[in-house]
Amino acid sequence: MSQVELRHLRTLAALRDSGSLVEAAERVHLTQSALSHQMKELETRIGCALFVRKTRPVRFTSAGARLLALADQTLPLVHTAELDLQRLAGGESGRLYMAIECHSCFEWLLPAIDTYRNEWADVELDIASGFHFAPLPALARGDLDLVITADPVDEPGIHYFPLFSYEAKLAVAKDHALVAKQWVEPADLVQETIISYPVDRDRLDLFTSFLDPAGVEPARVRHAELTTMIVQLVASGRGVACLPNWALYEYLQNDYLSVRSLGEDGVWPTLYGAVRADQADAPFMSGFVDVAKETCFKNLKGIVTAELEPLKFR
Amino acid sequence: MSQVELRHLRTLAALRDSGSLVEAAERVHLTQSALSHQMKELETRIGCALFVRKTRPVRFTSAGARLLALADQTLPLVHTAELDLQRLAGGESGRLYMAIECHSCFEWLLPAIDTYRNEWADVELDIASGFHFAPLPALARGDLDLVITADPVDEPGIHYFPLFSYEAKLAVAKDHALVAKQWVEPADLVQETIISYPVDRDRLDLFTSFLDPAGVEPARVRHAELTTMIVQLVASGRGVACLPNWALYEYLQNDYLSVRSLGEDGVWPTLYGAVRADQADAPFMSGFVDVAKETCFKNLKGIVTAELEPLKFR
DNA sequence: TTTCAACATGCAGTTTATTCATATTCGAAG
DNA sequence: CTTCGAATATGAATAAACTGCATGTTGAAA
Repeated sequence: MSQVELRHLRTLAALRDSGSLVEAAERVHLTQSALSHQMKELETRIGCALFVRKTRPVRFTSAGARLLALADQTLPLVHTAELDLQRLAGGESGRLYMAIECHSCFEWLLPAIDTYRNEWADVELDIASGFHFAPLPALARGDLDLVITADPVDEPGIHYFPLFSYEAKLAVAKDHALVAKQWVEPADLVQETIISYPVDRDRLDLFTSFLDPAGVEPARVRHAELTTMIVQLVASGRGVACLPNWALYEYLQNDYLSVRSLGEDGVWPTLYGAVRADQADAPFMSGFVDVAKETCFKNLKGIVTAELEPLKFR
Repeated sequence: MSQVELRHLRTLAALRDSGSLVEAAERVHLTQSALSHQMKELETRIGCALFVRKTRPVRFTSAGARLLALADQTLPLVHTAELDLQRLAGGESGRLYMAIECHSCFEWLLPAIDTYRNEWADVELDIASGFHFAPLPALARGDLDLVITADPVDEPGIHYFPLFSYEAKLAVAKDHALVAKQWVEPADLVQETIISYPVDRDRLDLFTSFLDPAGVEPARVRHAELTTMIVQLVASGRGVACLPNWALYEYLQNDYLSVRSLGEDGVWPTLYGAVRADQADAPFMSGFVDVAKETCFKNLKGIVTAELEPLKFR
């Protein structure tokens, strides 16, 4: 049924270009004998002659001409596909579907993507903006290729690139009572309304790294989607919020609100880029991590810290 | 270098359609093991994974998706090409480049081609109208596929289909002296001007079958391209011409000129369709011969004779 | 007729594809 | 945590194919 192979098409094309089996054999790096066998076998398979050998150059029959037309259609397609595969295999290209667990990350992610696109034009980029699914399983499954997260989970097959550390600070209104204190303690928040992104509380540093360990439960938790909205609520005294120091930088410059560290030493989460282990070494992937780090240090100079250890699980 | 084969593309397509190697194996009529080996080998060849097996359905990597795109581009092309080849091999289709040695043949050839086209739409038809080359070598070489000729030449690899016999008659003006005779003898033309198509005289029946055997040379030979032009010249008394009886039929009906036989028995050439021996049995070829004969007997009823022996050389 | 180049062919060695039998892996269910 | 089943991987054996070599055949030109 299926009988024609790419090898046959290549031979026929070479035969047309050269005019004789002998020369065509050189082009495809085979012997004249091989091509003779090959063509004869194909002719018996399809049941008719492909070309007349007694002429110089050889003359193609209708069937031969039809196959040459096929060759002209398909061989270039196959060739470019193979070139694409080389780039794909060499890691110069690939798919980079990413998701971020941290809302405020858009601030540095979008400029980072911009510069990355210039260097890696062939990479198919996309951001999954929905927060409605668990990113890490999706990463392992292959729906995603990169997840920006502050909560590395020890899962085989997942590799974490540390990006930077920042301080998660408590934002309060300028006239808030806590402004009087050097730093905030868990107990200070018992009477407070916490304003946060609308995500599970075990993905919020304020709870996982500060309140929960101390067994403290705040009076109330309110949600807001956008960072500016949260900041507005905080500034107007409707509650307090825990946000990355870099996300608050601009508002502090404008003297819009005040911030305090969580505890004496502060809470310092680290952001990681999580990728599948088999893609960790792909240049287009590590290339993105490099661009991301660089962009952050340029934009958030002095606010985030770069001295990071590669993540190791026990 | 060249690594991807059609078989790989077929497997990948089946894999996408089915979702698992087991099911894909059924579709391509191989075992699961075979596909496993096949895919693994391709993956090592191109240097990267093609799909993730741990999911259901399987998930394709960028490289796999790229090859699927290639499959979607090429496999349909290959399939239709193979269908075309089947028709070509079955003789239901083919190329039919023809040439005619006899000018007046257009009269019945064009209607014949018309009806043929309806029955054999896929056949690539063309008429080489130039008389500037020798048709029979071109036929043997493959430049042509069918030559209408009255002079069969014993050449190996060429097959002749007899079409019909007709009488080559001498056309003269109505007031010409020869009208008085029952038939014309070679000597009658010594003083005459012969009007003929502008071709070699050994391809003109008047010379080869009538004058040359008798050693008679006419006073003058004039050329004209078109049959109507020749008829006009003859009618106005500028000379005489030898033409097929069917080509003169219309003019005789209108009493435009007179005709006489060449010799007592007349000259009766036979028209043949010459084809390459390997195509003689192809249905699309013998189909054309049938249509041609049929058309002639319908259009030239009673003027040409159909009782023909298949041509045999000694 | 000879000669040369191109093509065909028989055979042998090698590679490749496929299958069978079996092992491993993964996920789900107990 | 173990078991079970489905899917995939693997190893070895076999069959098929592709290819190259040596040689035969053919056609066209000298």
